[in-house]
Formats: sequence, C-alpha cells, structure tokens
Amino acid sequence: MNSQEAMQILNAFLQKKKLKFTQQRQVITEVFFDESESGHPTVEDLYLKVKARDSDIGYATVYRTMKLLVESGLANPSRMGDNQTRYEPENPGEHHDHLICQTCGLILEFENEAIEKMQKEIAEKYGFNLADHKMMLYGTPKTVPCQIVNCLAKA
Amino acid sequence: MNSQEAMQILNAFLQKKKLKFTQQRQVITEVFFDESESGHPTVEDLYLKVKARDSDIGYATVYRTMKLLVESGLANPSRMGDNQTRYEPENPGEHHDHLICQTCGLILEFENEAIEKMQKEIAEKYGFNLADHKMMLYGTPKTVPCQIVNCLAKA
DNA sequence: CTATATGCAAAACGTTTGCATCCCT
DNA sequence: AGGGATGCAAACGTTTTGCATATAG
Repeated sequence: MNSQEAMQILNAFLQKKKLKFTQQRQVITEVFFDESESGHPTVEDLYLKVKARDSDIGYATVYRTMKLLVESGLANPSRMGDNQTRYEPENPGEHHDHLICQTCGLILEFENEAIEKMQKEIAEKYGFNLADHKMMLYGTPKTVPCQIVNCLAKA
Repeated sequence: MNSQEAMQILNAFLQKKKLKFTQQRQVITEVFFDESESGHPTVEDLYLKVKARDSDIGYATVYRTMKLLVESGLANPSRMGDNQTRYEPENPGEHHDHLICQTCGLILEFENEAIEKMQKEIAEKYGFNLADHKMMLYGTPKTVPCQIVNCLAKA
C-alpha cells in the first residue's frame, strides 16, 4: 500500500484514540511507505530519511510513531539477525516469509500458499487461532552470481 | 543432546581454534544443556544457574561462552518477541519451529516434515543452500484451557 | 612460559522516558 | 484553551569491551 492509503488508516486510528495527526507523523508515514527500498527499514534508516525532509525531527518521535504504526496494524516489527528492530509495511495479502542471504545479508521476501495453509493447520492442531507468523530461511547462494535480485554476492 | 556430547564437540572446536577449555566454559555448557527446562534460556537465566554452581563467574563470561557455543554450532540464538536473545541447544534433528502463545507467552516447539521439505524447495528455487531456518507462529488459544502443555492460560 | 580467559567496571548500543515547550483540534 | 506531541537529554536494559590479573596448555 502507498502512503496515501496508509495515512487514511492512520488518521482513522488516531481519531478513534483521540490522538493527533501531526506533521511529523505524516512525514514518517510517507517515508516509511514510499521511501523504504529495502522493505525492512530500521529506525535509523527511517530517521535519516525523515531528517532529510524535516531536519527538526527527533529520534524519539520516529520510535514513538513507529509504535503507533504497529498498533494501528500498518507496520510489523521484527528482528532479522542483527540486533535492531526492523519494520515492514503491512501490505494486505503480504506475508512474512524471508529468505536471507548469509553471504550478502540481502533479504528477499516471498510467499507460499502451501506453507501458509500448513501453518494454519498446525495452529489448529494445538487449538490456536493463528494471529501472525514469521519465517526466516537462512542460506548461501549455490553459485555466485546467485539468483536474488541485487544480491551483492553477484560481484 | 546432553552436556557430555556437547562438551566433546566444544572441546574439538576449541582445540582446532587453539582456545582453552576452562572451568567456566564447562560449567556454562553443562548448565545450558542439562538445566535449561525452558529450552530457550536467556543469558540471564543461564547466569543465575551458573552462578549457583560457581559464584565467581561473571556475566561477561556467559556472553562470551554463548558466543562460542553459537560459533561451534551447539547453540542457536533467536529473539522470541521480548528484547532478549534466547539460546536454544542445537539438537540433531531438532528444528526451529515455534508456536508462541500470545496469551501466556509460552513457547511450544514443534516440527513438521512437510514444512521442512517446502522450505528446502523454496531455497532451491532461488538457488540457495538452506543453512538454517526459524519459524514462529503467534496465536491465541481458541479455548481456555488451551491444549499447550503448561499453558498459563489454562487457569 | 605464553597466549588466552577471566572478572570487573566502564562503555556502547538500541530503545524508552521525563520534562519543559509547542502545536493540533 | 487544553490535551496531546515534540525535542532534547538523561535513563534504561542488554550486550560488548578494555584492562589488569589469573590460568590452561
């Protein structure tokens, strides 16, 4: 989803909670949805880009806003292997499966219907409603260049 | 695997790297493999238990030793949802799939052949050798008591 | 003996919070 | 006008590191 749609959802969420739709929240949401090439920005990634648009913005505000985006269902936090939280824009129909290249660190997202279905079945089996899932596959490219787009191991 | 076997592997690893097999490393390895009921201890969990056996041991040594255990393939670090690293003993044939109860925080381990197989296929598809994987399913029990052993949501 | 390991305390790191000020609504 | 939001800096919890000392090989 783009920042336009995200902003609408955020706005509704804020109104319901009697919170305010500020300049900063707008900028951060725009950057998060429109300028996150990686798809898994850290707070620092976001802070730097946000700072470029509005140099007065504080680190704390980025943290606070990301928390809001998580609460409103627009972002998902996760830890990929380093010890920084990364945020993924929540796209309808997007899943949280990742193939992580141990050579270059690149993260590829994929989705797989069959796996999703099985996850649901497993949760069922234990009497659970599946609320969310994360899957990370760690591997090394069989051949260099590997087949992940932009994989640095290509060089 | 028990601490006996683990110690042998660790010992071989240390020798190859010309590192030393110390009292502390022994105690930490024993505690990690023999006294980790949860199966996913944090460094603090380990520190407390290790301290009970040898009160002179330092926090830093536990960190340093866990790093060694990870390097030698005997432990796997992961973040379960809180912001502490948890370590799992690496058991042959053990997989890293978890069902995490959002009500009580309990972590249930499971394995599923079919999913494992699919993960391998996906890695293949992208030209990768699958080195490791992690999967977390987050859910809430449909009924209380739920069917996870010891689930606190039972009460 | 010598290189590595240890314990301690200090530093580093990501993240959170208290507070005075600012700004949406 | 007033409750919430902000920026800053200080606090926080986890993890790492520097250093003098101790210990394994």
